[in-house]
Amino acid sequence: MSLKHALLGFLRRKPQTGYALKTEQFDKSVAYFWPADQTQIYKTLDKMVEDGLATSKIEVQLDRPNRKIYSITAQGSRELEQWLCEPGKPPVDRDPLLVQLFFSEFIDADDMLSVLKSAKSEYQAQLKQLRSIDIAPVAKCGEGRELAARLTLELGLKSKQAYLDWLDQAIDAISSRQRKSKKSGRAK
Amino acid sequence: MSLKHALLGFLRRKPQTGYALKTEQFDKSVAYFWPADQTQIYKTLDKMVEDGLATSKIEVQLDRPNRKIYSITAQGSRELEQWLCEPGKPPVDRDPLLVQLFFSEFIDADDMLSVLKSAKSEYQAQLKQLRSIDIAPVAKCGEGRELAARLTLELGLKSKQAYLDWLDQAIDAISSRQRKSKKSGRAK
DNA sequence: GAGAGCATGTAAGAGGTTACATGATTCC
DNA sequence: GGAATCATGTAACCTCTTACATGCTCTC
Repeated sequence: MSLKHALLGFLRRKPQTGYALKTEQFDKSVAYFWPADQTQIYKTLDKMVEDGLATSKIEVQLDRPNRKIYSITAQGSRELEQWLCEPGKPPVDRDPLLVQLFFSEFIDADDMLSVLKSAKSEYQAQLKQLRSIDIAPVAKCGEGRELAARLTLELGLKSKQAYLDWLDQAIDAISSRQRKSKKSGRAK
Repeated sequence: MSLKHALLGFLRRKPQTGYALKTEQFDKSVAYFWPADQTQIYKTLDKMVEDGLATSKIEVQLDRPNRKIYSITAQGSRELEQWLCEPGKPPVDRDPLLVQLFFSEFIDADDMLSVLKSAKSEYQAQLKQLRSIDIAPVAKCGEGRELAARLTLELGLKSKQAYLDWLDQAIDAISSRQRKSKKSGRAK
């Protein structure tokens, strides 16, 4: 239930609407490690009010749709702080590409290679996008909040890079094996 | 829908029961990148039969519970092969630890550090377990199937290692910042 | 006698995604 | 005139997890 806690975190910084949480907070800062759907944000906020972790106040606007401003409650703050201190299990991440590779015996090496290459360009694009995020390097970070944000980015960079390195290794291994089998088999 | 495709892959290798798929296949080979729940395996197999991707035959056993042996159909094979060739988007992986770090401004640095250290020992344990898996290194792999299995393992090793490196970086950065602020602030 | 192995299943829920709806205003 | 912004929501669906049930056999 980390969406709930991320919402609590943002609300702890300042009271906001669901819309602002989506467009100004999630999409602009944590999207690369915790993307959040609009529908789900609204649903979760509702539930949080129900559970006493937040309150909402309707602000009437004349030229625009009314909005609900959510604030964190004392109980919400306690819940957040407690969760932040809780150690947890690493998430499992299921990667369809690995399933494809694992069963690549059933397709041509060329087909597998092109799937891997397509993944490579995807990851390259994602890495590029992460690199374009502008946060000072770890050594030059100001307050703790900036350092924390930088460190989360740092993991993104490292893990995309590791994935790309691996893709190269896989592409190499499969294409060199393919060359060998072409030589030993009858010429095609 | 990779569970479906993983099941098709295993059934393509040989007809099997749901129980065997769970205990002999998933738990023993792909668990570290695609763990699968027993309940979900049975449900998915049902659906696959409904969709014409597999068939099941009941084998009556006297001293043990009867079993259903699933086989892949021609349509299932086509579906598998087609999926294997399809490029896909990298999965999003949501990591609660990053959310905790991102909002660590609301807790003591010591608490954050102990969460990170606990994650470190978790990842170390997982890495150790991956290292204990016995598949020949890439250069010495025999058939394509073995190479593919090795490569999936290779990614596991690399990404756990990258995560551990990052954890060290984060622990360093936060504890050195903490030392600094202790010096500049009043002694505690 | 207790527990593990074999083998299949039901029921309920958590978390996330997709598609769609509303209705005013502002910008090109 | 058409698209984007603001702002909230409903309904249906998919994937995965948790808890529980059954009942026989074999081993300690």
